[in-house]
Amino acid sequence: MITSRDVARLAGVSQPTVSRALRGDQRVSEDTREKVRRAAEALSYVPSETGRSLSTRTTNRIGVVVTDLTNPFYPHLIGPLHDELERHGYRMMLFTERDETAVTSQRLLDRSIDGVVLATATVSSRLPEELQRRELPFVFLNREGGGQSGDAAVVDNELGGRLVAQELARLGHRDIACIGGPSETTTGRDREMGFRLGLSEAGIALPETSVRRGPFDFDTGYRALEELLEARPTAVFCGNDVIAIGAFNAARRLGVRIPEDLTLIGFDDIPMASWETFDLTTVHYDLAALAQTSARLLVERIESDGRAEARRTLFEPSLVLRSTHASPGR
Amino acid sequence: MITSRDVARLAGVSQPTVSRALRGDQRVSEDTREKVRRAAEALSYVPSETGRSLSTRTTNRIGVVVTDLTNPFYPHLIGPLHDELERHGYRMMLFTERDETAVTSQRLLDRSIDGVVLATATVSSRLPEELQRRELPFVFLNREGGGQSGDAAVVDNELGGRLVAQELARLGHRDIACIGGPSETTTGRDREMGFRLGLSEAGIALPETSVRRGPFDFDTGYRALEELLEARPTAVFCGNDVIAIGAFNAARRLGVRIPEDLTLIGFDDIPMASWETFDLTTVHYDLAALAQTSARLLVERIESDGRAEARRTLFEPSLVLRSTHASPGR
DNA sequence: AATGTTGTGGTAAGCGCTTTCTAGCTGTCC
DNA sequence: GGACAGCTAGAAAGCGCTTACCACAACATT
Repeated sequence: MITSRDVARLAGVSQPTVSRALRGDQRVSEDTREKVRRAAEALSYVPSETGRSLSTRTTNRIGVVVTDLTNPFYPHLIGPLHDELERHGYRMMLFTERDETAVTSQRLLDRSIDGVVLATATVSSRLPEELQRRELPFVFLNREGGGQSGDAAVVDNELGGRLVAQELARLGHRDIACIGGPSETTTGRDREMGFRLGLSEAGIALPETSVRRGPFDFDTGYRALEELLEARPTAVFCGNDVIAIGAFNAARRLGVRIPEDLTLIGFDDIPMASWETFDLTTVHYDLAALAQTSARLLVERIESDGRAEARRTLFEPSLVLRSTHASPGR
Repeated sequence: MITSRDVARLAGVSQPTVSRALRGDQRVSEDTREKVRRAAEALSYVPSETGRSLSTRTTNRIGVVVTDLTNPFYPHLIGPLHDELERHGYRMMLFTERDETAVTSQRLLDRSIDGVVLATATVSSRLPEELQRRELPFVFLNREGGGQSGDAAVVDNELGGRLVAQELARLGHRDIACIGGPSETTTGRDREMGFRLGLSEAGIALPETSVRRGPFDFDTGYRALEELLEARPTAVFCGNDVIAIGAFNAARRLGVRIPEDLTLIGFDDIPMASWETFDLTTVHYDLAALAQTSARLLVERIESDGRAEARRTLFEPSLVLRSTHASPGR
């Protein structure tokens, strides 16, 4: 392995000078800098990130914690996130939280990353607390943690839920069901909360028997819909698009026509929602910008040692009316 | 920051003893080991991965190179890959190759990872070559590289393509089109190649005008289908499911009924393919096992210094007949 | 002419681990 | 009872960088 020492020898300078020259330190003359550059080039020297990290106590790596990587929702979060982090000079490490705090937190706390994006926090997770205690910068993306407050980039979930409720009321629906996300996530809670508020403002009840909850995945929607149909709702609000698409498919299987027999509304407006096959009415917000913002918040937090206030960027949702909604009763 | 030195002080032992005790070195007595463990616990000490890395010249990190993270195909590769790597004690770093060799390879070669999974190699990529030169272990996942041979976990793409051709021939199709993947990927090439071979064995021509190619994404299928329909094919083979689903949606938009007016066949059998909305006839293979195998191959390569032969694990594809195929002419 | 000043680059130390080498202490064996 | 093996754990070195500090030359300043 080629080290800066080898480059130094070839260039006829000391090892620290190599380090300085290659990082453009002003205190090396243009001459030696060029000499060093050429030597480095000749040996195709690549500085060891580990050496640098140990010395600077910084890794230029960001951990991203998610639950289920195969969920079609995450790529749209992870993609822009990765790119934005890269733009700021950080690399991305992926972690899944499935294994819960124990192992994960060890791996997050071993100083191999400079900060963490929590895209998956449950309300009860101890992770934010732990990170705070260790002074490892973190940001909530999309969801927020329990008690801990911290930087966060989130959409106004409650408003989103309320928008859906209002639209359903406007359309004349009265028998309404809901397939919510996990109640231990703020995303799940807030969307349902807003939805409930909106409904009750319109004088519509949402009995607990018309509500199902589960992970934000296809199966949740797919399974819940059949059960909910027994109560003959005319509309179902789903905690996110992936759940909605699960429900959509269940409807297809059961011969329930959408939107004639059933109005179906999602949340997130992932690209898939606008595919002709679904053309899903849903709550839109700028997902990519959300991810990018979280990256920016985190990077700024990392690079400003001054313990600044926690910042919370709230994205505004809007309803996208496509073709899975209609007025009830043929 | 708490270091092993702090733990040593508290436990009343030397710093190296802490290192030894916590890693279960046989040469520390049960007594001191326990003492150290307790001290470490009390300080909630987490060993610095960077320190360890610098000393051992190993990072327990694997780089995974993909192109487009938001492609619905990748999660099904990355998910199992992540888990299998974790099972072997490795963590995953994500890289996108978009930025081409220059930057990426620097970041891969700075010794911050122990090996690379290439899930995205194009035939012309210089990356494999570069990795080989640097003796950085790598494995091809799903695709293979150009000249370079190396460990690889791939599906028998040619056979898959051939299976589709045979089925189309059996169904009686004669006017056939193809929306292939990028011609600079082995996946794209081999699937098309097998398809062509299969067709020509059945005496069916596939004129170049009936072929479109592009990235393995939704848009490729969505856009290509309309163009191809001018030649009035009765069947279209798509380079992968994501393309097929793009084509499916274009068909929906254009009022083309599937399978009555058009047979559509994909490749990969990603979970989405079996959703009721698509119920896509496609080529199946064990995607998760493919990813897991690549992880295993890579880990074994890393951990066996003995320059073993390159190993290539070939997965067998099979045709899954669902409901997007039929015989031509109503 | 003595003192600063500036520009340049070398020396040494240190980041937090692992590992080699060595030393002390038992207990054992002839 | 002295040498030797077997345990256990400390001292020291080293992994590849960065950085504080210092040395030295060349030049400007008073």
